Amino acid sequence: MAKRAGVSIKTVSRIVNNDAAVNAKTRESVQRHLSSLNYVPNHAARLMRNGVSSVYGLMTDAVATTPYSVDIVRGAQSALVEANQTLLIASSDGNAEREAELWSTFNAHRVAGVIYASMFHRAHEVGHPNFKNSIILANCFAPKNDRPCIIPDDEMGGYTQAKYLLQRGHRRIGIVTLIPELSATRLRGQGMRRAFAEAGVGFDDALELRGVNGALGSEILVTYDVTREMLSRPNRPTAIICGTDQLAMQVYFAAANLGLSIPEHLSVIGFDDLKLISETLYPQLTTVALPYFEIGRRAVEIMNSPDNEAALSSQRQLVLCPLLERHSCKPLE
Amino acid sequence: MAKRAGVSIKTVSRIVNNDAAVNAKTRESVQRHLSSLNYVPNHAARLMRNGVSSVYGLMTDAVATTPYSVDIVRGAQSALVEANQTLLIASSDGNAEREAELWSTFNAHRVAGVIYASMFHRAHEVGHPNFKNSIILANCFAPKNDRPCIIPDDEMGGYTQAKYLLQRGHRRIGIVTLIPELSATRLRGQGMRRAFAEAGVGFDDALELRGVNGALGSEILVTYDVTREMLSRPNRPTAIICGTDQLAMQVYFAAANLGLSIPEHLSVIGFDDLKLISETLYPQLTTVALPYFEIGRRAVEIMNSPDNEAALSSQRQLVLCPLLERHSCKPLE
DNA sequence: AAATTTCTTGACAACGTTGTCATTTACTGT
DNA sequence: ACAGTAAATGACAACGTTGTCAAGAAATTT
Repeated sequence: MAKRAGVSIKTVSRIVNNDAAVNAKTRESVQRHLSSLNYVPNHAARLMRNGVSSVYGLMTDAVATTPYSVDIVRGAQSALVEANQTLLIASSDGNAEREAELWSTFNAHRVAGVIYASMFHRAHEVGHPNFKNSIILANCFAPKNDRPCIIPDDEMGGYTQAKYLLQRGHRRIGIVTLIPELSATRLRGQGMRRAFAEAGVGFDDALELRGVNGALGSEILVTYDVTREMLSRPNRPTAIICGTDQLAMQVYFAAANLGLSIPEHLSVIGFDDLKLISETLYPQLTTVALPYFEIGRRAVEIMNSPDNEAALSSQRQLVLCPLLERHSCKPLE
Repeated sequence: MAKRAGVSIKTVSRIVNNDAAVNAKTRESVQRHLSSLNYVPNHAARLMRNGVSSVYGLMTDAVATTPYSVDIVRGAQSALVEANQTLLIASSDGNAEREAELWSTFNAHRVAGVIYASMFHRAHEVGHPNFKNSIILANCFAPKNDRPCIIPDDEMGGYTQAKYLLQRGHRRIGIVTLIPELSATRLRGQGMRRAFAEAGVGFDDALELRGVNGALGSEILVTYDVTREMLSRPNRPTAIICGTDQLAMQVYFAAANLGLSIPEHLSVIGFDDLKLISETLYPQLTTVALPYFEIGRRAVEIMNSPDNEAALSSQRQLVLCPLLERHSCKPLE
């Protein structure tokens, strides 16, 4: 031990912690020994002594089958770094039994709090008796509304998509949706209808189609076929709103197959801003982003806020979905 | 404490650990108390007592700017679950100073080992005096070859791409590469040339083009233009090998723009198997996968193997890149 | 019934920290 | 030079575990 430096353990402790008054000469000498021994304080011992952990747990229902939740993690990390804290992560893979185990694991580590990040926006019941208000839901919400949560403002997102096209003169607008079981699908639909109503444009149900079939978790993309059909109709839409950038990608191919070029003959707007897609499509995709990074970041900020004061005051925080304007939309002349 | 069950602390400990002989009646009684109190053993105390941690650290140079490394994490998790271990993760964001901090952090937590996962295949010097052979490199290797590492077999991957097309009769094969600074680019190029040589087909340098420009980290995609030019030549290639699925995506658009359909007029093979792209492209993309999941999994397995015996025996482990056959290639008739 | 053996249980220490309190050492003013 | 105060340091306990060793209780042997 560095106690070979000729001082007591306690003095070393003081120096490590920049504590109070320690003689300058002693401090310097000990510090030299410390770094020559590569001393790093033991977090476990500190946790035992103080009961204060600098580790947060992040539980997902599935780590990145899709790249979605990754940005939640990144956002959380970015806030964590500033506070010199760390993340313990684990995935339940959507398995309830495993999820219960994870709560125990996190408890065993006496984490300072837990972020439960869902792969998609939905209601989800979480909890463990040993965690009280130190749980924050990210991208999902508690059925009984008894936990703080941070979710994307999907209604506004749908509104943003529709309004963007309506403002640019489009009137016949096709919509290719995700499966209806998702909260996102319902909320965005509401938002779009609101935008249509505001603009005084009638909503044509015949132009709203499902781009995805099958049950949740085993969806199959049918966007190509569905869109191709829609674009072959006598009075085809001049623009298409997509439930996610993946659908937009298939719309690109359906359009290409019909000899329609984007954005000259057809405007396309996506959702999610999956960079891999939105920035690689040609032309690059105008889309509404899911603010996952921000969601992750806020989750940590709320946890770190003194006594979760903010957490309790605002049970449900909506984060706006910003529009990213690229090159796939064009005003209708 | 559960010691209210009328027994000593030690007896409780024995029961928690399924230890030796404890009277059946006592055991049952204590267990009841335990679960009614939601008792979970304190990992920090155990670590202190035994010096054995069940936590591994995973450090990345950047958590998922691209979705790449995510699968390394997933692979690691999948192996970790079986051993009831956990992952502490952190990203250096490519910042050396921050990376040094992270080593200290991991050290403070006395993690059992560290996986250093790189975003792309390259040489990287890592280390910290307090970690000896408990570091494993994933997707990168030590310049002095003094650490165990697990990397994709890029040479073989390039070979696989080329051979797949050559076997199907293609002779004029275009190649769209990543930036040459990457190990992957060089190795895959070697593999391709090996396949050409084996097949007795001459290699035409005029058909090898860079699909990406700019410095590492701030690349810009020029695949669309480059491919369009190549496909407009009098004797255009009948197939194109891509450095990554993103490039393949742009090839799709360039082809569509020229009225060439895939795979009838042009075969395309990708690399990486970015599911978001490979499964969403229309038609779906035949590609060679980067085995990130497997890499992450093996890293943990090696760490967990008794005394890292395997780790030391095989300093450098290559993992094969499997071919995923989908619908973007067609034999040349 | 006494002597053994086997089960079952508990007391204690130690892991590395840091808060509390006590002690030693160094300064201050006279 | 001396009391008196301030500065610097240390002794000790406790956090929750579990390995070691010892002791008490029950079962077995003679």
